[in-house]
Amino acid sequence: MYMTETKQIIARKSLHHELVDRLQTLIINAELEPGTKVPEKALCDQFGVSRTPMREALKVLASDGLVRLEPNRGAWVTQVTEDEVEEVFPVLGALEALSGELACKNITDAEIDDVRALHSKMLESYEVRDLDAYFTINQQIHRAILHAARNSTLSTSCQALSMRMQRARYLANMTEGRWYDAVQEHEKILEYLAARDGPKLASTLLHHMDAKRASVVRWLQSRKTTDDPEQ
Amino acid sequence: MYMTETKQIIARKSLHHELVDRLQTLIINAELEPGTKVPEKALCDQFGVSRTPMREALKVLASDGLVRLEPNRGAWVTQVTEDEVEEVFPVLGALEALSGELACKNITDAEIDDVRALHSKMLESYEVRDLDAYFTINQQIHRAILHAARNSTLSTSCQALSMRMQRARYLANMTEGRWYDAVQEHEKILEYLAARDGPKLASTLLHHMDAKRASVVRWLQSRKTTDDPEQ
DNA sequence: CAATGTAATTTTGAATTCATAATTAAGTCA
DNA sequence: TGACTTAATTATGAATTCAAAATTACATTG
Repeated sequence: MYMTETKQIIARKSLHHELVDRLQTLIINAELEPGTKVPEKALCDQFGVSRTPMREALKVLASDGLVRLEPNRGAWVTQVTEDEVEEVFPVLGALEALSGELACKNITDAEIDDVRALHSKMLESYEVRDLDAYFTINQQIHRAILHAARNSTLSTSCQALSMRMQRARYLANMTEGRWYDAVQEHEKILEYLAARDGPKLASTLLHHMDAKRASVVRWLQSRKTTDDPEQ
Repeated sequence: MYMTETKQIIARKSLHHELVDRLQTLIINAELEPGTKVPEKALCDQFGVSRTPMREALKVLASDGLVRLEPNRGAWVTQVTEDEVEEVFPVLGALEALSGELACKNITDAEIDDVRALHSKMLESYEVRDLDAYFTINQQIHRAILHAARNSTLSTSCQALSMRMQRARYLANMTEGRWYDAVQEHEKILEYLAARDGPKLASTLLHHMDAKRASVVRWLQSRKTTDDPEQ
């Protein structure tokens, strides 16, 4: 009856875990706006759950830095501030650099082909300026490298930090120039990965992250001067 | 009535946050044994709280990897396995290396003096073979460097991972030889920090972590063959 | 007596309830 | 009117309750 495999799939995660995922998505897609209060009751209604699992989820998100809990005042969606960006990207850079080194040691030929395929798809998205698709595939590439590093602790840490930056990265519509540079960097990433050149891949990824940092910071600064400073 | 100041002190963080701290301590000190079930009810009784905040705390600890939640089966204290150690220390190494580089850029002369003082105290603990004190001061030094790095994201990440390794590190009673080497490494750490030589401090910290990793792994392996393999 | 099935008990996950703190609205008085 | 109180409302934190799942204890059968 082919039950052996389904067992794993059927065992659904608990409600609070499901909620953590859903809320993460809402926050990343900025459907819950940064700086605003998390509407606990409304979300409970929306998902049809009671406050208990919702509050459990909020506590987990708070420890991940996606929301901030103020005693007796509820949960607030954290802002992506310039200071935070300047903090998180260097850490992410160090971790991605490590992932590059480890990936070069452990990646299989088949996995390199997978990344190559993703890279081609990403180039296509770039050609037609489909930012949405570009971001998605970009993420898949980084995740594939992370997977090849064979270190789940590293993966978890990276993805938690990525998550915090993602909304900023997504919102920070890349300029034409930055986008071109990013594509060039990815060419090198693929090249060094295929050559299994750990040190060069590491330093390329480090530089890649630093360029992303600078790009996001520039966007935040332009926004600061342009936008009305409410909130 | 001098209430103004006590207010702050009395006004403790929320219950679940307090519980996260308490449970972390219990787990690090192995008062909650690795591999065993977290006795939810007993802990609620012990701390005089209901299950709600206790369960919130357990969810946070689970996302930090200190406990594992099994749906409908409760929370279990995670084991420090050899695989996990081989995973976590490289990540910790990369992060500490970064903290060293950043610390060299930002540390003040006064802070270097503080580290120097801690270092002396640590040497005294080593002379009299007071492992308990040695570990405590050792941690304070690493924390001081982290603080000098001026990156709270980095601090949080480092400390979360450190926490997971700490019980292993503490239990892994160092051999005389390893202890001597560790002290030598710390001499270098102080030297490069005082000289504000980022790259050298980074690579020393990286090596320091790798040596710790090897030491803990050796202990886990010896334990595996010595101990009865129950659980 | 081992193996399987069934009932009793305990534990878990989540909803509900309740006391308290914070916010908003209404009222008071200069 | 406008600042300051005070009352009403709402939201939060945590205890309690309740249904469902898992575990244990027990019984039955081969």
